[in-house]
Amino acid sequence: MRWSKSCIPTLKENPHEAEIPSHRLMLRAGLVKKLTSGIYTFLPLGFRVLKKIERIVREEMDAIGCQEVLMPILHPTDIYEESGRLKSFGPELFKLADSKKRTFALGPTHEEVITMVARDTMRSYRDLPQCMYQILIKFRDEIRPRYGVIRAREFIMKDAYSFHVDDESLDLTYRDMAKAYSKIIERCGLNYRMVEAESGYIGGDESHEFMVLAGNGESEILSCTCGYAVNLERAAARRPPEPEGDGNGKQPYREVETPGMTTVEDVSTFLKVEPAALVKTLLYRSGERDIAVLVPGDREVNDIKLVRVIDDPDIRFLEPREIETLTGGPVGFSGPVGLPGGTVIYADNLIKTYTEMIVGANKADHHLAGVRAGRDFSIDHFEDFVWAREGDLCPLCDKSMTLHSGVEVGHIFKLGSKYSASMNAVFLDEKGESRPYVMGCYGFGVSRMVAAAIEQHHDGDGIIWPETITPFQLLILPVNVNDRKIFETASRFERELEDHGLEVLLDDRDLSPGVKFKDADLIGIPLRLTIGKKLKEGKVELFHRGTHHIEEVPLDRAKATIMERFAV
RNA sequence: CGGGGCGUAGCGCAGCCAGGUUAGCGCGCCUGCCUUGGGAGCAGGAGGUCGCCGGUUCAAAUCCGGCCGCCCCGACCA
Repeated sequence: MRWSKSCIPTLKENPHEAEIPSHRLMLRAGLVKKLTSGIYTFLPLGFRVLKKIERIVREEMDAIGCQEVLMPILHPTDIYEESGRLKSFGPELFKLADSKKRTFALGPTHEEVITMVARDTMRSYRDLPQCMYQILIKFRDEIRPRYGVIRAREFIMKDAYSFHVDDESLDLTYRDMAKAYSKIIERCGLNYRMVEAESGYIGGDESHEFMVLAGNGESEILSCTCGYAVNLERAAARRPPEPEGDGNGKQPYREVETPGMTTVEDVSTFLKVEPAALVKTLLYRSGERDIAVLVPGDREVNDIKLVRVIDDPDIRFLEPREIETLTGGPVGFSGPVGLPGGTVIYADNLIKTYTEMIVGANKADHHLAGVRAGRDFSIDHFEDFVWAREGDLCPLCDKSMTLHSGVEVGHIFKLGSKYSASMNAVFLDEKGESRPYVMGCYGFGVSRMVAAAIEQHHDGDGIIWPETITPFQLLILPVNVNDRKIFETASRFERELEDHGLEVLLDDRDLSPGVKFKDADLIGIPLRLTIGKKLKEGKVELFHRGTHHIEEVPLDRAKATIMERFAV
């Protein structure tokens, strides 16, 4: 392929709209072009990468016996009513109407569609298990499109669905799928973690995400050297037991004046103690119940955990007025001591390590020090409520975990019977009894993967493609196309290497060398054959984009050297 | 949806506060010459509904009102 004939619109300057490296580089290297917010065209170079990733995905799906299908993009909204997801998707569902005013959605994912297929075609346990996948454009009216194709409103996803007679069968496919995902990402040359995850609106019992590690990922994960990793959203906050307070329990708690000090920071500074010595009392209302949640002063409540523990998606903070009514004191001075009966007191597991704590006095400008749970008030339930952080302990091996940022490229779910039950998708088992399928679903962000790869593999000059997904394997750069000898040599390499099946891009543009070198670095083809002044000495150069290493190679050895590199 | 910012040539921006001929600059683009190992030089040139609609005014990129779009920060996710 010749550069002069290709549409590779490189940009010298950084586009205003791009924040993170992958987005910037995708625009600058001419991989994509934005149509409107969150909607992109993949230009030739970007599309080549996309196709390579798709191919790897297909190969790994096929390898585990998953069958490729193609489902509709346009979905009647009725099917979301049937599954009960019309509400949970909410505004993220792109909706439209046909000329008869029937409403449709642009498919955000295909659980409903595939379940409808299954329930009509897989009637017997003998038909199961089945696993199907597709690679298709998905639509989600993202609240906030961001980071180019990483969070787009229209994106390419591989989604797979499996149907089983029981959990054991699902487990097998789930495990196969996890392995396939690992292979896909490894084959794409990326460093990643498989992490325990929240299942979000897809729902289900168990799920794992595949995170490509990158400085600017939009997800945070905690990982341990033992191999365990978990999404920060879900990570349990665990610390080594370091009891707070040193009293012997004989001293009653005492009231201390804390004039105007409503924050943990104020109080800890004023009393000259660590924030962790304080315990925050957060007051919520769930249905008819008042709930107090006690957490260490240096921690924040994780709402996802809160909703799960209390089992109420509508749980809310008490209003300041309600706090005064309940506790008798103003906001900022709440504590667990002396709360009215009927208030359920929950505490984070970390509170178990406290022998003494400083808490609000439920009275303006006062706190209580030396308070002991059990003696001065009682805790009804201990649960995991707070955000974990770096240094918290691994639940498997107790070592401290480290924080990474990552791009979520895959997410696999054990759905159980969530969809099959609500959509009456059943099969007959050996005993002739009707049972809903046990299902799994498995998403992989193909277009996002392009960005994830760049996010992980770039430097100040541009992209550095992993060899398996690079748009071209070799860039031939004749320094001066007007020098007949140089250009003929370049053309000969192009012809001969292409004949050997190599994907070659020849920069035949009549531009100053500097421009071509800069563009070459930018688009990031891992190997560059430079043909220039050394040709007089019978030499050409192989430039390795990743290492900046330059190899001088005699002309007659060059082809063999290049071919060796791509030998299987 | 809440908060902040921005819309002027393909890209990056100035001009707007203090209204006044033909709306500028850099990059890119086209033609010619020249140059050819890290974003060269000279000369000439093309390219604009100044986001849209309305208002004020003798006169609007500039002032006022409305709308639209885009970006960033927060609540959601492959």
